[in-house]
Amino acid sequence: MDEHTFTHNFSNHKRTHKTYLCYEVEILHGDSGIPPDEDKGFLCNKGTDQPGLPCHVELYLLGRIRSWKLDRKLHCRLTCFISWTPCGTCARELAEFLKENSHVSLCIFASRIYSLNDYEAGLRTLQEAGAQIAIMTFKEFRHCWETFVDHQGRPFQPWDELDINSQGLSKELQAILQTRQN
DNA sequence: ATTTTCAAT
Repeated sequence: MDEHTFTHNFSNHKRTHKTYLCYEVEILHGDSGIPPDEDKGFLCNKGTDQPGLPCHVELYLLGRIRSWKLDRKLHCRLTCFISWTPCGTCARELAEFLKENSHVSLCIFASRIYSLNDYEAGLRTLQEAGAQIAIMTFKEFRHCWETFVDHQGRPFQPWDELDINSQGLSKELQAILQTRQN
């Protein structure tokens, strides 16, 4: 991923019309069976500006995971860094996947909270399915920069308000996740 | 082209 794509899409004070997702796969014990170049990578949604039906990035991620044909006997830990939290529909899709694939655990760090429609219930459903959901902090932004960005040796430069935005969004997410479902 | 959260206007 180039520097501008990362900075533009992951800055936590912007509202972009694209969603990027960086992922890392870790197989605990044994040979993964994952092609070596697919243990980490990034994806982007397909919007209405591209041919074909639009598709949220989470569905591409599920497609990619399924293509790996993971060994159900081995535990797989998947960590995602995503510029927007999943929408309600995608959150339920991910939750369903986790229920059907108990050998996969999912940890999501999001830059911003996508807050349209039934996003709150969706995030709670995803959490109840076992996913860890948190807001990206400086540590995660720097990790993504170092891991996924073609940074040409340049260190991660935080933008203004990174920390304060992250803290505010974390409180907001905590409030959502701690609300009891009815 | 602008703005309006995985675009919509």
